[in-house]
Amino acid sequence: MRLVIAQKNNKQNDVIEKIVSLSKRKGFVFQSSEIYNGLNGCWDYGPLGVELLKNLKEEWWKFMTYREDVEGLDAAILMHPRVWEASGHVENFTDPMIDCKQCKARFRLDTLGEQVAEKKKEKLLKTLSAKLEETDKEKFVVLQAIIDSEATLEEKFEKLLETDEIAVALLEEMNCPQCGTKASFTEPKNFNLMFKTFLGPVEKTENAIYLRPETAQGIFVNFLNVLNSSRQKLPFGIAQIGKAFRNEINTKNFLFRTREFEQMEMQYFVKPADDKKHYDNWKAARLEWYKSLGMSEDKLRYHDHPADKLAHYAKEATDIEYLFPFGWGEIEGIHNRTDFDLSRHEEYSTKSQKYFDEESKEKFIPYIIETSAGASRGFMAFLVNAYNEEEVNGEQRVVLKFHPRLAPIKAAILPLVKKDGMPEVAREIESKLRPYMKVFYDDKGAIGRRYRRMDEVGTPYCITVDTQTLEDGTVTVRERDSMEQIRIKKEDLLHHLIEKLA
RNA sequence: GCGAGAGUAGCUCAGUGGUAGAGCACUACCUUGCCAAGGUAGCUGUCGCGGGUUCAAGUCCCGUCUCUCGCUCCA
Repeated sequence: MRLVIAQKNNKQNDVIEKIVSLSKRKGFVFQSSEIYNGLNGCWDYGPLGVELLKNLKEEWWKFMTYREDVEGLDAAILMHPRVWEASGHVENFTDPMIDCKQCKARFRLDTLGEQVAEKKKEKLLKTLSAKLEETDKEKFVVLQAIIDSEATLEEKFEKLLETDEIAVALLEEMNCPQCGTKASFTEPKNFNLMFKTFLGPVEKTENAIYLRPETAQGIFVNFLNVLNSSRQKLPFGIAQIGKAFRNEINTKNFLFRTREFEQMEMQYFVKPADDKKHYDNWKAARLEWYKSLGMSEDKLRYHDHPADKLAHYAKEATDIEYLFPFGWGEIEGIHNRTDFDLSRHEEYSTKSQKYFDEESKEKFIPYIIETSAGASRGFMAFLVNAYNEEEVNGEQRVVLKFHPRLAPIKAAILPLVKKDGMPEVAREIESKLRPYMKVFYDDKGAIGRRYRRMDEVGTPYCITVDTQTLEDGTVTVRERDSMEQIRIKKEDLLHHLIEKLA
C-alpha cells in the first residue's frame, strides 16, 4: 500500500517536473536570479509566460469590469502603516512559534495551552509562581497579576504564553506535548508574514512600512473616492490586479506558494440585507469563469469554510479549488467580509465610511463580498490543465491545450518548404496578421516538426502555405487539438482567426 | 526552522579516484512537399559554490547555497 502511494506521488511529481522543465525550455517561467543560484520562492515569467499571464489578467479584467456596476482601480503597493493595524494584519499575521529540540516538532505558542490538561496547568502555575518568587520578583508580580485576574484557566495560560518575559520561564517548566521531554523548547521565534521596508532612505524604526500582503485594503481605503467620483450606487464593485507579498515560512509547489504573487480582486459593496444574494451570485459566476476558459469541470470544486474555521473578518467563505498533481489547491476565495473592513477603517482613520441610501433614507456601512483570485495560481492551474501527452501514429506528442484566448501565440505561419516563393507569401500573411495578434513565423525544418513545436507551446492555429497557395491563393489552417486542416482563402484569414479568438 | 533526497551542456540524464560523456534541443548547409524523416558540419561545461584528503577529486570528507519531498506554516 505504502509503495503504491509512493509510486503515485512520484508520478504526480513527474508531471510538475515536466511542466517546470517545459516552462524553462520554452520560456514560460524561469527561476528568479537563476545565475546567482536562484531566490527561494520567486519566479520570473519568460516571453511566453508573460503572454499567458497577460491574457489571463485581461480575460479577468474584461469579465469583471466591462460591466456597469464595477469600476477599476490600481492602488499603490505601499500604504500607510495604520492600514495594516486596521485590517488586523499587524495583530494576526504574526505567529510566535517554538520547536522541541528533542523531537523537532513545531508548535504555535498561542495554541500550546490547548494541548495541556487542566490539572497540569494548575500545577505548572504553582511551580512557576514558587520559582519566580525566589528568583525574579519583577516577573513574579506580572505572573501573579495574571493568575489573580478574572479569567478561565485556559485564558490565563494563553495570556502567560503571550507575555514575552513570562513565556520563556513557563516553557522551561513544560513538557513537549509530542515527546514529553521537559524544558526542550527553543526560544519563541516571531514569524511576521508581512514584508517590512523603510519609507525614505533613512532606516529608522518609525519609517518602517509594509509591502501589502493583499490588494484588498487598497480598495477599501478608496471606497469613498471611487463612490464619489464614479456616480455609482450600491450595489457596485471595485476591481484591482496587483502584486502582493507574504513572507511565507516555506514556499512550495512551483508557482503555488510564492513570496511575491499577483492577485486579481474585486470587492463588491452591498446593502447588508442583500449579502447572501450577492455572495451566491459571485460564487457561481466565478466558477463559471474558469470553466468558460477551458478548465476541466471535474478538476474544479468549492471548498466551503465551516463556520468555526472562518477568518476574523468573514461571515461566509468558500474557496474555488483546482486539482493539481499534488492535490486540491485554492485558486480563488469568495468571502462575505461583512462591514468589518470599512468599520475598522472608520475607527482607525476616524473618517466616516457610511453610505447614504436615497431610497430608504438610511445611513449605513456597506457589506463587502470579496472575490480574490490568485493570478499566479490561476496561471499554474491553466498551465497544468492544458498539459497533455498523447500518442499520434505511435509517436508521443506533448500539447498544451490552452483556450485560444489564453494561448501565448495565436497562430504560426509556416511555408511548407523553404523555396518556390512560399516563404515570401508566408511573410506577407504574417505581416497582415501581426498587428492584430501574437503570431510566429517559422520556415526551419520539416513541417511535422514545426507543428509539434507549436503544439508544445499551445499555439491553437497553424497556417501553412503550400503549392496550392501559389496556384489559387488558399492556405491550410490546422487546428491544434484535432490536428485537422481546413483550406481557406488567405484574404479571409484575419476574419477567420478573429472570429475564433472572440 | 527541522528531517530526507538532489544539483554534471539549453532540457533529460550517464559517469563508483586516473583524458568531461550520451540523447534530445539549438545554428548552418544539403535533402525534404502535411504531422517530432535523413545526412554533414558546428555551438554548448569553473561537474552549484568554498575548503580539505590525495601524485590525482565530478567521484571521498567538511562547510555553504539552491531545488524537491515530508513536518511546520498558509489570519
